[in-house]
Amino acid sequence: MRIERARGTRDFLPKEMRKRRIMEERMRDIAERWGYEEIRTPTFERAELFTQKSGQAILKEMYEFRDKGDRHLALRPELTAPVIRMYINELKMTPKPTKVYYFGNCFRYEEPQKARYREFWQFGTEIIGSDRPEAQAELIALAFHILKSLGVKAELHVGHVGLIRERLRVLHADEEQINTVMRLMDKGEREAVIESMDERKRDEIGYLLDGLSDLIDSKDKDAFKEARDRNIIASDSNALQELELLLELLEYYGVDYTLNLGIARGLDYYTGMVFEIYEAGGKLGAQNQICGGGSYRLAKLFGGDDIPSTGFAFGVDRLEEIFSVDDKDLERRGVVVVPIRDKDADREVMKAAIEIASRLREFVPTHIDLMNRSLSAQLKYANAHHDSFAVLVGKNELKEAKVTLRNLNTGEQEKISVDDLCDEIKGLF
RNA sequence: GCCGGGGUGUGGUAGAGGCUAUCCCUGGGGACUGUGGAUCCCUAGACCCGGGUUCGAAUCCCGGCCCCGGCCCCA
Repeated sequence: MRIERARGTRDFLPKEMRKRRIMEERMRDIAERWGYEEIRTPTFERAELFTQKSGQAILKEMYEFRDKGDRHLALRPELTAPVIRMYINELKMTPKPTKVYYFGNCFRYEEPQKARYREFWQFGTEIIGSDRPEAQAELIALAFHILKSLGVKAELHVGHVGLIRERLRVLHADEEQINTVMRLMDKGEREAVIESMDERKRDEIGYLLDGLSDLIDSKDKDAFKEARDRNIIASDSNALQELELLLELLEYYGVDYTLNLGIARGLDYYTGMVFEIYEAGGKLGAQNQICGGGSYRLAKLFGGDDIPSTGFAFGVDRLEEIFSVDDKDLERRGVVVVPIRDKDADREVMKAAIEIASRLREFVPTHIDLMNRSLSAQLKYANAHHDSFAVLVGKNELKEAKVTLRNLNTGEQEKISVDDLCDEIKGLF
């Protein structure tokens, strides 16, 4: 009976793995050069970690289960909460800001679609210890830089949940009401937002929402001043000052943005700047969001100090859909050592072949026959494999203490010593 | 959770109630016992699963599984 792959999961064949490896290395490389350090957290955590962050609703889209000790566990649906948990447990005493990055698989029980899987990979970074505009700007610039290195056409939307939260607080809305409003605003449901508020405040919130939507539509920084004049934004708004500084810093970094104050990211824990990046080339259909992030204060929720943080996560699988590399970069050319067996000299030939392969393996992908094949069959294999060179080792070569090096692309071949062989191959790989 | 389109060897396909299921590619071996890519031969390998209708099902019906895409949500 044939066993099917579990729904929403994938097998990665060698060629695809090479592509993913190239992407991964570029992302890692840039994060390292921006001064971030890699960390790794467990694949599963206590389920509360995620319900505390995102609410009970997330249970239905998590792989959660009880272990034999009746612990309530879950495969991680994302990595921000685990990273903050780790920080509180292990990294509290590191100098601030603590800058980390991660690359890991996450699991969500959702309907698979284009570039959406039940097991998927996220690459993300967190700045723990700062949610200041300087941190926000660096983080966004880093995300952009990575996307650029992958050749992704990206569109950045920047918002700030603080603007709206501040205003709602002035209306004496409680946190839960604020969260409800944020979610509805994210969906663009103006009427529902108004209905969710006290009747007494409906006129006020309607005025506020209309003002905010003007602000969103204008996408112009000058609109802030007007909004302030109309009392859409408080005159002493921290959020506004933060946002204005962020936008200025983004210009210094050379990052283009679109103001989008409608972003609430659907998550209650974001407290300040929020951003989303979309793929602009139309290669992803409905699932075109490739990155999301913002400023948040989660640490306190998990029993730590109330430390501000800023982070983002890429959907690596979505990036892979967009990212393209030359096919030739994905081919892994190597050398094949061909023992030419002979009844009289079988063992000597194999010994020599293995020794030569061992030396070549110091610096180049090297094959050696594992199927007791004839000379021509071994060469056929080398060809099918797109290997570049064959090193023929037979009793004729052994007599002269040499090997035959055959260039599989040109068909030229020569007899040379093993030392010369190594030197020549080394120069080519 | 809801909606639409699909599932035939490794991959790509033909097939529309009736012979041993077509073709291309692929794997293994050989023609070729010291020289590959061509050609030829041999060989391996499939109707997603379960039930139903029928003398007879890859084909029609039902359910499930999986894939592709859309809504919602998100990465």
